[in-house]
Amino acid sequence: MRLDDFFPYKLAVAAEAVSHALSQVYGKAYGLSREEWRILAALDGTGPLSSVEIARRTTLDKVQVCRAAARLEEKRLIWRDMAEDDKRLRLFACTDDGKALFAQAFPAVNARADEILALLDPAQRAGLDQALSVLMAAAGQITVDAPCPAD
Amino acid sequence: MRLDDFFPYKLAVAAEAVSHALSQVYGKAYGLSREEWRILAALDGTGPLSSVEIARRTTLDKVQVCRAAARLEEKRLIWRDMAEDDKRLRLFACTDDGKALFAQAFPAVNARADEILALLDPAQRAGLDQALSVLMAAAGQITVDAPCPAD
DNA sequence: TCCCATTTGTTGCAGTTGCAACGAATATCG
DNA sequence: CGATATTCGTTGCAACTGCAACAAATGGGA
Repeated sequence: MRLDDFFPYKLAVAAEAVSHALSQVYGKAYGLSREEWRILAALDGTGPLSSVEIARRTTLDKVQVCRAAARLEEKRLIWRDMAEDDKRLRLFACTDDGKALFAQAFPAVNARADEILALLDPAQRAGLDQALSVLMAAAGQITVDAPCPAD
Repeated sequence: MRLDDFFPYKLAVAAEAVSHALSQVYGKAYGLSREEWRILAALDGTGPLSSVEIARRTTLDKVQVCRAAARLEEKRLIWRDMAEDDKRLRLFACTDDGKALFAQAFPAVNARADEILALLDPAQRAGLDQALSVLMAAAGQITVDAPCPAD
């Protein structure tokens, strides 16, 4: 089959390309993995968040959050602490170093993103954004109910 | 920052969701990995292809092609053989089993994809497809020239 | 011809990932 | 109160990944 015309393939390739382009910025220039980058972004401008809340906002697995957060803590970019009222929970927040790094990295990443978006004319951009919103909103539904014909 | 409104994040999440939904079909129901699925798709309806050609058509790394193809060969879904004229090259093609499996799996995967696309109205669908074509076409450019501000 | 650079496919290795299992803390219900 | 179930974070383990090194085959120039 013509893989190039298959919608899911196009979506995957486009996403990989964009993701790779951005990771070259926050990765090579700032030493962050994709998970670390997402956690810093999620923590930006908020108070301390619990692990579950971060997982929800970043669509990362709890294991991914745990491991990426451990690395971020080693680098002194975030701190973690037990919640007073529920000692199962751990609260996360950026350190000053973390805030500073993100404040520096975000404009660079954003600029790269804008550069890519500039490939599309405004109408395409708006349409893409709208369509992605629909797909993202349905992501939960999409991933859960998977009818497997041969199961 | 509001990660939900960040275009690259939306693209990544949407792509992951769709990819995951489809992999549940070809994965859980047919035991194929993403790479194996792509290779079978690339080989569908063509004559034998070389490793480089498959890598190009599937945007997979040569290592990924090599390993996924080794697994496919173990399962007797494809065969590999040296090219007569250039003994560095290996040619790949589906076995009858491979063709049969793909002929069965593809409609199921396609149906799942259509189900997801049905979430969008026709105009959105067309817009999305067009925008993805642009991004995919630029994928090479996008991934290569990555200006790293702090390099 | 011979030597060396290039291409292709494969493998080793170290780092990462997903999944399941686990302990600790909390919730629920009798 | 007490027993059981659930939630949360972490860890072990096996599988996978990317990168670099490698051998084999080819091409190209002296």
